[in-house]
Amino acid sequence: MFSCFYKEESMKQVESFGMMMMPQDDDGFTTTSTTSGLPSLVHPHGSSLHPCFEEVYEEEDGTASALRIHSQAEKRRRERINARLSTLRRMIPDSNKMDKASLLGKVIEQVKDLKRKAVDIGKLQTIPSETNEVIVESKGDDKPIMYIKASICCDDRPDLLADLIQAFQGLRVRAVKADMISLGGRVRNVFVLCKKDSQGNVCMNSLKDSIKEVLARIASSDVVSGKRQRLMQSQYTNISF
Amino acid sequence: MFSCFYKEESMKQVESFGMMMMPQDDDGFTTTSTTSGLPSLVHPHGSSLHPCFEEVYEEEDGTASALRIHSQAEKRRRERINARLSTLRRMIPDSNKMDKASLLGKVIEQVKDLKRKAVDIGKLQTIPSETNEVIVESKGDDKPIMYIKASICCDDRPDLLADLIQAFQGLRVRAVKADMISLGGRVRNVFVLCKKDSQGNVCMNSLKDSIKEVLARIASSDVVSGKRQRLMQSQYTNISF
DNA sequence: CTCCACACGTGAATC
DNA sequence: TGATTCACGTGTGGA
Repeated sequence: MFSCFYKEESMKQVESFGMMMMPQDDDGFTTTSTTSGLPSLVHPHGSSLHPCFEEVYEEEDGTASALRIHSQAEKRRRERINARLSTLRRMIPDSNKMDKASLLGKVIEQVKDLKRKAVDIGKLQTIPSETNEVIVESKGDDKPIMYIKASICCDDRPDLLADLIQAFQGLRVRAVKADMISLGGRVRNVFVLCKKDSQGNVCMNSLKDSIKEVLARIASSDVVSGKRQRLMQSQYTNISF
Repeated sequence: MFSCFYKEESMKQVESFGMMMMPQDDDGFTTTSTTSGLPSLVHPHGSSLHPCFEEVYEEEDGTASALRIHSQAEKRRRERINARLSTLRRMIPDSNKMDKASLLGKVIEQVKDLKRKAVDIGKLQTIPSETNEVIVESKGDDKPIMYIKASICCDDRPDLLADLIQAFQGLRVRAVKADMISLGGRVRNVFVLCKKDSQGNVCMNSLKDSIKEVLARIASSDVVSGKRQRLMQSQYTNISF
């Protein structure tokens, strides 16, 4: 049945060395091998040793030594995997009483869910980034009604929206849709603009360029700069818009 | 060394049954046991059978049968776990050549990352939910300047912001900060309001109740309802605010 | 008793 | 070659 026994106690320090080599996400709890820390197969009767142990204990031949090292290494590998499994189990709610396969199934679900949420949000370009960005693109260039998608990402400030509104008025465009999110002092505003008066026959590209230029100036404008006009403030920043 | 051999071919249908019982995220690729589909230990010399097979093949005693069933079950368990592992490997970039422990490490990293992003966003209550919500809470009740945090989550519509602005004006509060995000036709707006004129000595709680009432009406107001006033439209919805 | 999930030691393969 | 990874069959303890 068993081809080899070896003295388990002689490798304790090797075991702990193996634990110390594990990456940072380890934890002492490595699925606690069955009942005691030692395999019950090897030590079925307390501390008494199997008859064939004496020979191995005194001096083991090459084959026995190789097998011993091999089974040690395999034990370390199992512990490495089970430690990760335990870490995952701690991250998944209500997974304490699950078997390994079910746990991994939950992990798959979780990752899929979170990934889907992340792309849903990322698709809308809604998270403010750390760098200032101005993106202007138009849709339906050949249609009678033309829309321009203008996105600005910059530091948040109280009168940013007032500046934007003033800019749009000056450019004679109106926002038919506005998505905004501020996060950690940064803000990203995405507007869908269309021309205010249909009679004007301004070139689309030059209008886009104008928008881009004005938005870029707003994005990089400094709060301490006293140059900005505050004409709109009395009317709009009463309500901070 | 080995305690039992059994005829591998006799369990093929049980194998495929085990595969069919797996959940929906399975795939034919179950880590492709080493080289061939059969363990090379059992079939070391092509199709020749181990000498002890004949007895088992004719009729197996209870112990041999139990062992056979047990090892089959264990094989199914391994396949179940490995199938999930393969699914995870497909979800993690550049994990084709990783061993199981490293793969699980990457999964842990991935889940941590995605979770952190999710709470970063969720902390700001920025994702619109599917149910209408109006939350009104005040901070610093004992300070001279009082702020009210008002949150509204409802279906998006073009003149929602105009309605909100009108409501704030009617309540004589102004928004000192506004976070907004629209996602899939739903919108969540979070405002920090403060009282417009410092001379008014309105009771804070009644003001909060008023805000809550007005916001709730706006959140539940129907677009087809002709009751809403459009007084602000000419002034503000020129720019769609 | 059976069933199930786990840890174990081992043979083989890969590097 | 030694080190490491994997699948396998088995022993065992808990429902």
